[in-house]
Amino acid sequence: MKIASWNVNSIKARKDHVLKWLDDTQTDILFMQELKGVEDNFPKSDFEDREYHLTINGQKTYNGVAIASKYPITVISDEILEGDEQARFLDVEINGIRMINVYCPNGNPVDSEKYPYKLNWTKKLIYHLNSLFQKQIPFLIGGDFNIIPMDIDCHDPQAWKGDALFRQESWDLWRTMKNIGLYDAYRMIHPYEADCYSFWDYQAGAWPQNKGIRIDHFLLSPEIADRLQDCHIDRTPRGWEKASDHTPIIIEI
DNA sequence: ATGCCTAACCCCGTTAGA
Repeated sequence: MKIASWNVNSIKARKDHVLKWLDDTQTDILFMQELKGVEDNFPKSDFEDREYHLTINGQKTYNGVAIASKYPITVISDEILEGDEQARFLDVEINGIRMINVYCPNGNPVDSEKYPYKLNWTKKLIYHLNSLFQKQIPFLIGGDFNIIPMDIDCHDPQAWKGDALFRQESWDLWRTMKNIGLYDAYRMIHPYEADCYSFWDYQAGAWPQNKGIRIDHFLLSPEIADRLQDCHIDRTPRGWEKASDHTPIIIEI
């Protein structure tokens, strides 16, 4: 089973890319982030024509997450912060596995209210993951975490120092999340590889110079980690005309 | 130097992204 996560940066603008990529790769389940639109504007019929089930948590203009799945989806929840106005979370069950799709807050600028929102949001997420772990529920979580875990996940650690994605509190959150007992799928397969990124800025020739960061991740509970066969980042769609600034990460279990 | 790009919304310049 191939499961992928892709911050599409507007499903309206990226519809053709997403459908072509699904056709090319025969991905079974796709987590999408940054739909930038409400459910009514999601191109449902294009996915349904390809026999995908859909669960959409949309919002006007900003955020928005969705799951397309070849298998039926049972929705458990669509919010992690009670009363959150931002559509960033989906907790579902597919094929007997709990699957969580997240678009974690960016948090910049760090002297604005956006930064405490990021920390609080991600802490709530950690409580939830910890609760699933304690109940021994096999699960995986994928998405745009907006955290650069280590220096090797960043083209220029010095340039990113202090950014909301690359500072002590964010590293603490990442470490706490992993210390629940979860496994970074990418690092299970590629433990030491550097220069492997999932995001490249549109500006300043970041993509052609491979000046990227790794911020899109899958974390696996031990039961799912045992079943991991592969994890890779597919850079192909980042090179397409009018690309998203993110590219998909894929796990096979 | 929060900048050199992209997308949404519509006050077609401002906000947000990372």
